[in-house]
Amino acid sequence: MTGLKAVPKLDPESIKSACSKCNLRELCLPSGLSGEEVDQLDSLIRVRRFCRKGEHAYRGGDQFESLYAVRAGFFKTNLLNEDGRDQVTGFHMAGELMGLDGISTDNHPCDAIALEDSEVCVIPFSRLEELSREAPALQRHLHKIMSREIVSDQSVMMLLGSMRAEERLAAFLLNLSQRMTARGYSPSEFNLRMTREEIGSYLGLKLETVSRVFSRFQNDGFIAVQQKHIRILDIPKLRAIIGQHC
Amino acid sequence: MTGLKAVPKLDPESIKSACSKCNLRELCLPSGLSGEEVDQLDSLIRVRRFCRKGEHAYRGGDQFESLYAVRAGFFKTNLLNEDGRDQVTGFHMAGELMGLDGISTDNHPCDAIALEDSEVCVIPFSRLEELSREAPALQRHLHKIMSREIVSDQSVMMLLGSMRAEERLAAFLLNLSQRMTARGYSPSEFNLRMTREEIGSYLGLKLETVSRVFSRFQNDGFIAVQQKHIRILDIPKLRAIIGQHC
DNA sequence: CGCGCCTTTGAAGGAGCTCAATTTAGGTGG
DNA sequence: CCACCTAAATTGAGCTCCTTCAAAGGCGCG
Repeated sequence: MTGLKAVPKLDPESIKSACSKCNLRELCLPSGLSGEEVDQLDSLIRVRRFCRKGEHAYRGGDQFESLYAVRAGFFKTNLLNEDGRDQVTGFHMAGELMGLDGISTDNHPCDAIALEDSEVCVIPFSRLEELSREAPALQRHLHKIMSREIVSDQSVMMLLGSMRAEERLAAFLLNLSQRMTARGYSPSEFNLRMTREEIGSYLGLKLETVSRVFSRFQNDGFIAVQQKHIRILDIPKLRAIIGQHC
Repeated sequence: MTGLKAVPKLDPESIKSACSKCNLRELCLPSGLSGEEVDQLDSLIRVRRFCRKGEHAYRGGDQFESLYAVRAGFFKTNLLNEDGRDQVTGFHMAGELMGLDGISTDNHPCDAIALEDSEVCVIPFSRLEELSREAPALQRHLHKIMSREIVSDQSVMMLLGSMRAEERLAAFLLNLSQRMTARGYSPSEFNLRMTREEIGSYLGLKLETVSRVFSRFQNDGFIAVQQKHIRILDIPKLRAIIGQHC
């Protein structure tokens, strides 16, 4: 396992992040806000932080103070249960917000670990709350983002509760593909940033099963896999796999 | 399946609900608010609605306008996927809030169905947002409730992704027991309001498996089951089941 | 170039599912 | 109040899909 070596707390580097100029603003917190409201956000998000591959944006148990928007790179969040169980709860790409699960207990329940060299915008939550008291559009948007997280967790529950291995992998690939598209990347060709084990953990499967299903998909001509490099050759067929649960 | 007959929209009965006098206020939205803030909530929650067993508090696809606090009774929420899949996403008892997943799309993604004769407080969401702009404590509390929902969905993901059938059932019973306790009921003796099939749907198991595991627990002396009536005889042993995933 | 980690693939085993039959409980109408 | 009817629950037997255990191959990095 990478990322287990002690990571020194980096002094957060004070760089103006300028949501107003960020090309992710349509995917991130500012989406749907007026120019003025985005300016207010700018004033709030003053700190960006780099995380090299394997480093943490935050750790389970850390006091909750901020949300973290992925500005570049790729993260996983890892839930550590009291009984030693350990599961990937999500993968997060540029424009996505991490840390909402920390609000309820004032502690982060999970680790956020960079799967490649990455950068996050640090968003002090109490200042975000302040601002959203004054800007109803921002308030509503924040609520939508939290609600979207609930919805997406529930659809993972559905996946874990009722899908077979092939369906899970198909849904996973289609989800990734769709998120890549939203970011202007190719929907059909990309590099996986995570290992088979991490995919398996997220999908409730063993790494061998993930590997086998990938091979099966490749034999069937749905995808072309070469280690971490994936090309999706037949999106409709992948969709059909999910639909055909007799 | 019960609850499939057409349910006429009940005219919401206008009853002052008075959070300030509700004995669930420590579990529900008002928890942690000052007297004055609770009064403000009172002014907002003017409508209660009765749902007889099988009736809906809201339906998947309905426009999102309000949150629903369970005032009495017991609900399940049921997610209906586009591909005909269908899964119970949660069970909700008195004092718990339903409908947060509707904020993101302005439509409820799931059905909320009463599993016994029940009553809900209808909380107009835009008025709740208004009020929470003026009352920081309420704002923070709302955020905590939403975050708690995220955390609890994630712990279901963990359950579905990494636990075996016995562990899932043990966790399920302990969770129910703990919620009963918080409401002043016996932690060890209660009636299940849902069927084996609904439990199975929630836990990603088939109803036969649920039944078999209950029988096994009974043979082992951990619980006493008689249809829907459950007595938990050995809470530590149930806890141990979850811990012992070799 | 060698080492470690990740991935692939095979074979055997097991947990939970499917199919099926029986029992029990709860609601309804005579 | 009892008989009936339907929905829910229990239990068994065989099967399937995924896991476990094991070994070999490939890629990247020092």
